[in-house]
Amino acid sequence: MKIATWNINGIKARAERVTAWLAATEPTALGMQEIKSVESGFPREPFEALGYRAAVLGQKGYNGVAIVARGRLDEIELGLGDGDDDPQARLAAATLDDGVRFVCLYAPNGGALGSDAYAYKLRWFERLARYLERALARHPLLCVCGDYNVAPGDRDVYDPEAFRGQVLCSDEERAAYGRLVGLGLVDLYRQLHPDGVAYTWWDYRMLGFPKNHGLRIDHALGSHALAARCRAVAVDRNARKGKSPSDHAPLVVELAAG
DNA sequence: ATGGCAATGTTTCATTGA
Repeated sequence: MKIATWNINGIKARAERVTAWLAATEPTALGMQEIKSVESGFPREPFEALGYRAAVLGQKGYNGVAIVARGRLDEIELGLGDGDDDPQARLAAATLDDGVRFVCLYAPNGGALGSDAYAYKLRWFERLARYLERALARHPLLCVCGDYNVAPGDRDVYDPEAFRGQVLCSDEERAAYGRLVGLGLVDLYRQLHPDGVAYTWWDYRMLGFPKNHGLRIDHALGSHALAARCRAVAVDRNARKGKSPSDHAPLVVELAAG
């Protein structure tokens, strides 16, 4: 089974491109980030026409996540559910076929170091860590996918010296990401490609994509039991090409049957 | 072929992204 994650940068602008990609790729599930729409604005029909149902946590204009899946889409959970009255829509989870628990997340960008947005980002990662502790205890086959807005290592950055200490690459952000891994999660791409370079985001400006000036900030983490089933992980760079792409490319995970 | 910001709402500019 294939599971994918993709920051689509606006469902209104990207619905046609995303549904065409689904029809061609046929994953069991896709987690989308930055739908930038309220739930009622999510175009369910073109997804349903392809056999996908949707779980949507929307927000007007910003953020917003959705999971679309064929087969099971059960035990839907929207938000971190920790009692915080955070209005930002950044996480959805559901149980898929084979009992795979799928978490779709959009971590905060963080703005500039030292800003309120940066403090919020670090707090959000701590809340996420507590959420994932609970999820790991309940779901042996956990797959946590999304836009983490952290490049974990220098090999995940096209110009490590230029980005050193900057947002997405700072020591604090990398430590926050490392604490998630420390809970018992495996970076599924890195597991299979220890020295690989597979960026998931390229700046729209300054010929970012043609020059491959990218960052690996979208990740698929898995519990150890899920990681043992992982057969392939790849970035679909073709989805970044052509007319009006998202600035992110999808990450596709292939799992062996249970 | 992969091309020099883009999406959305607050809308003819501001905000946010990374």
